[in-house]
Amino acid sequence: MKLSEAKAQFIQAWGLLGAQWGVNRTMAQIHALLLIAPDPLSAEEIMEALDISRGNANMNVRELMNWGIVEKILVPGERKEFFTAEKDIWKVGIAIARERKKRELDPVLKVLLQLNKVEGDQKDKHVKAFRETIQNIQKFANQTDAALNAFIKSEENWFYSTLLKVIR
Amino acid sequence: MKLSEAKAQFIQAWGLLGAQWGVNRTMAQIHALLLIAPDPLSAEEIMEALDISRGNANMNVRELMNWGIVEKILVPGERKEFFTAEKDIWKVGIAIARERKKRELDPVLKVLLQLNKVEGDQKDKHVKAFRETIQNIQKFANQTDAALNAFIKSEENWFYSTLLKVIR
DNA sequence: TTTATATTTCAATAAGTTTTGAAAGTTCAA
DNA sequence: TTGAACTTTCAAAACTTATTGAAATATAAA
Repeated sequence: MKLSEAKAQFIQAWGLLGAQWGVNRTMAQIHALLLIAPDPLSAEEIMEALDISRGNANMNVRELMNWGIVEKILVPGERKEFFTAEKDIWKVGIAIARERKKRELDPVLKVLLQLNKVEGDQKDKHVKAFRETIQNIQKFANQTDAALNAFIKSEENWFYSTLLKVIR
Repeated sequence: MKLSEAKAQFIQAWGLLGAQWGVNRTMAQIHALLLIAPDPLSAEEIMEALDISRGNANMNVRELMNWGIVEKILVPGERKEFFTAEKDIWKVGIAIARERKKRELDPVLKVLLQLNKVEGDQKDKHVKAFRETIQNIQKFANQTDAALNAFIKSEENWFYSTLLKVIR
């Protein structure tokens, strides 16, 4: 397989995976492109490689920077801005987990906390079922949250290698 | 807060969360509705509660059954079919993890395996960067895969409680 | 059988999301 | 300052995905 073909396949696969997880396809593709680029790329190069408009490129690169997995590089003597992706996949995973937790999970946990206040005749099976479900989800979420925080805090591989030993 | 209000809020929050993770919003809402229902619900009741069409209800209930987190209940003496959701959130999490892995991660891993075959002059930095990225992702994915398989295989809380001890 | 009730399918349509591209804004060398 | 090079914004258009609802199909009691 030729490099150009392999690159295209990788970008395609990464874009599809992103889309299934609620990430804009183009954003995932730009990320893929930067992941396999040996050097930082300019907006022009990204537009060219993926055949997308300037506005689209700009918007998605910015979002990738918000996620903390792409950064802007200023090359001395160049007017243009260049972009590069974090290459350590472990760090990428941590950044994504951290962002999604903050943006998506935390708000739901906040709502669940509120919902404990539901007025309740404990004899009513509807009230009982509701409370139980909310409390179960909260318990599960808090456990997952603790694991995720540990995962994030580690920032190192020790956690993972220890985990692998434990689960065997 | 009244029960009806709390229910509505929960269904809304669960639907939003689902949507952000690439799950059809209605599917997540039906799941939420069934989670807090003390007894199985009929298609009619689901349509009524969420104000959706028969076709929509049917399609999304079926998908929830495919995911293994909702099941059909036949009540003796009733023509109608009723539906109920798995209430143990731990089991729900396992079912979702298993399905997503199978449907989304595994195909990408297969592609990555292919991409190792890229023709390569190791001195070319483009080839080198590509290979390294692919191999890093594969390594990360395989580790995550192992952890997920352990998680799935456990079907019990021992894994989680052990994990919590390890990371402290 | 026949009839009444329930479920499934799917083409048309609605709703939601992403992308474009041109205009406005910014920056910097001359 | 000015103007060229570059970046950002955003309304309109293209595209994608979800939903409806009526027709087709299935099922069970009479």
